[in-house]
Amino acid sequence: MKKGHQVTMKEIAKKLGVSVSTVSRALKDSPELHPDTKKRIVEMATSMNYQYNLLAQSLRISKSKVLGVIVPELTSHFFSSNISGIQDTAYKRGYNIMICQSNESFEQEKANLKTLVSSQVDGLLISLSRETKSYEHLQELYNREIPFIMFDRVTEEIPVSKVTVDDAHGAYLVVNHLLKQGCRKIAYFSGPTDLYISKKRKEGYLEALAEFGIPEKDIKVYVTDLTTEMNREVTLDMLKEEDRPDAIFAMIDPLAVDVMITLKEQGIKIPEDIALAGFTNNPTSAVVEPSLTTVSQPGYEMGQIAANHLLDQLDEVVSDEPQSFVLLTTLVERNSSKKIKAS
Amino acid sequence: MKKGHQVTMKEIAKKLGVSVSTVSRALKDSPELHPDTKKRIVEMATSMNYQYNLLAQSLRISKSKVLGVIVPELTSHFFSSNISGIQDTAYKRGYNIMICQSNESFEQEKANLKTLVSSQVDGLLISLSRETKSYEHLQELYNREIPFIMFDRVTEEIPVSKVTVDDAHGAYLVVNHLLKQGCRKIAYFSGPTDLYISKKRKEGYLEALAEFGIPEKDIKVYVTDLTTEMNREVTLDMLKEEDRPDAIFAMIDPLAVDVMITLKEQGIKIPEDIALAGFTNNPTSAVVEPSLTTVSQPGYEMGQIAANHLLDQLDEVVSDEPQSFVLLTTLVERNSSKKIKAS
DNA sequence: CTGTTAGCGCCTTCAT
DNA sequence: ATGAAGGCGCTAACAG
Repeated sequence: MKKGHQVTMKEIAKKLGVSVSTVSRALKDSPELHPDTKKRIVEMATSMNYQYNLLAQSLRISKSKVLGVIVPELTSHFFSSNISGIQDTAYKRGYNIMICQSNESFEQEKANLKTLVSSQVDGLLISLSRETKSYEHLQELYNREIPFIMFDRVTEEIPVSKVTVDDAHGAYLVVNHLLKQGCRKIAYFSGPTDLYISKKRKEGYLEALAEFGIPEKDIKVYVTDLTTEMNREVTLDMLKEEDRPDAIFAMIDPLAVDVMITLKEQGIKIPEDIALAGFTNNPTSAVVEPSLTTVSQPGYEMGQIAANHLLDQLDEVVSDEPQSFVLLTTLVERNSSKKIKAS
Repeated sequence: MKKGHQVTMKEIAKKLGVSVSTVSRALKDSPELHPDTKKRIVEMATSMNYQYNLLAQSLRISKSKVLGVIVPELTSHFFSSNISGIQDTAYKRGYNIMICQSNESFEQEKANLKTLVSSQVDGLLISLSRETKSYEHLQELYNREIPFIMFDRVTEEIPVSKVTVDDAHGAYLVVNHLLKQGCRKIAYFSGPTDLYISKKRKEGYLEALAEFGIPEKDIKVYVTDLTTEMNREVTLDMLKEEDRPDAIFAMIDPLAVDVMITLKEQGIKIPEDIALAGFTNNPTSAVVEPSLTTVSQPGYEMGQIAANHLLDQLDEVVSDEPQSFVLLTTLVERNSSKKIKAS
């Protein structure tokens, strides 16, 4: 299919017997030209259905007014909220966004980066894949002075601005809540240990336990690769132990839901036998039975803040000095952790 | 923040004392040039960290290798699955995607269209906003011969290719299932009546009822604007009626979930008192209590098919003749509709 | 095999 | 107040 011909300034100029520069000036409402010519040109442009060619302008001014976004996956509610915030913000500030998903693959993340850079995006917003453990590609981006910032899945190895939630504090909040409910043997179900959020949430978990003087032997960490199969397996393994936990803090909601399904299937009562809590506050968490206690992360706001900050850097209304934005999380108490009835 | 300087072919050419065209040829592995020069150029390019400028190429060849995507919202699981399918497909075929969300606003949809066209996308994939009831903007796109296709939220007014699910049949399947469960007064909870899917799903609903010879008086349609407030209100209204339905078919899962919550809160047992079914098969549907019977739509595949078809049109491996792809939906039987126990 | 030329659509001096 | 010229980075036709 061939695209229909797009009207250019040249054609308008020819039709009107003026020069291209005059058309250009008229269309960007330059003051230094006769109101009549301006009017004629604008009218002609409208009648010819003239559409500005952003590509040509981009090449001319070496600015594309496009932001590149790389996320591990598009279908996760959290990331799509981020993107939504980024898109709305970019749109308001006159930018478009180009999106890629790494599908949690390191190789694809690198490839995505390459095509976005080739496409001359003015800046990038990146959330790392699970597989990403080396950072040369980001270092190169940094060396080439292409503005970018990271959000949610970040690394501390590269000195750029970052937007994250206070993972450690969120985890602290929820574990503290479980402790207050009377739980004393709280297991932490972690994702891959080299993940930033796995570590950070563990810190909060440990901090809360320490505050309550929980002995070392009651600190239990289970690790899963976050696939449904392994989540299930790990839960069953945990159930086999003689000294069973009385509560589980799952690193992310989907994991918590898998755990919940497995526990229910095994006849374990939640929260009576084992209390359960997650992290993220996915829409699903509110409607499972029992409803899931979790930590709410402001995904949309994260996207807004990340995009606004990057655009501020591009507009130089803010220094290039890397900043760290740590957003507040809030505890969402629901039924999966209610050990204490109306006391 | 100013972007670091990007190396151009010109610079490579100067360093090596060759012409820009030679560099261009070497970099695209043209056969008609000396292997040695080619090697020298490629090596120099690598060492200088040369990165192709897609923007310049786009301007030159009048093809951007970018697809524009407009969806009503990014955070819905169904649309993000679509986008995921589109993105993966586009990526495989060497295209990038630029995404906009209309936020269900007609005005924003038109604005999105404009900026994407300005950005010289090679084609567009569009899913209409709820507010979109006139189609001049699409007609104009069509007149200007800019290739585009529509998916999910489509209109029949414009003769372009469309990718949808068999809404009517999916609705038929689920209502037929409810009838087989013994329900005889099945209400249809519809979204705004001018929505394409509202109509199509109603067709299937009516067809199933007709097949079972359900009398006119037991055909009940309730309309909501799909906000949680109104979903709740409509449910309560329905409960007030003396001749209460024994089953509800909700047009989309989120509506079904709102209905479920309201029913449970009013002490209505599901499915014993009222059976319930939705449409979409959101991840949430599997984990609500009772689990929700629904119709599964292949969102990711829709995206793939839509993108592949559009790209086929662009590549002219397929005619411009509008085609209609209607994907199969499948009934997902779960507990919210199980009137008949193990019979 | 390689260089020259022209131009994609637009903007910005520099003239006039 | 308007036009001409040059160039953003790259490619393609035409010479040699």
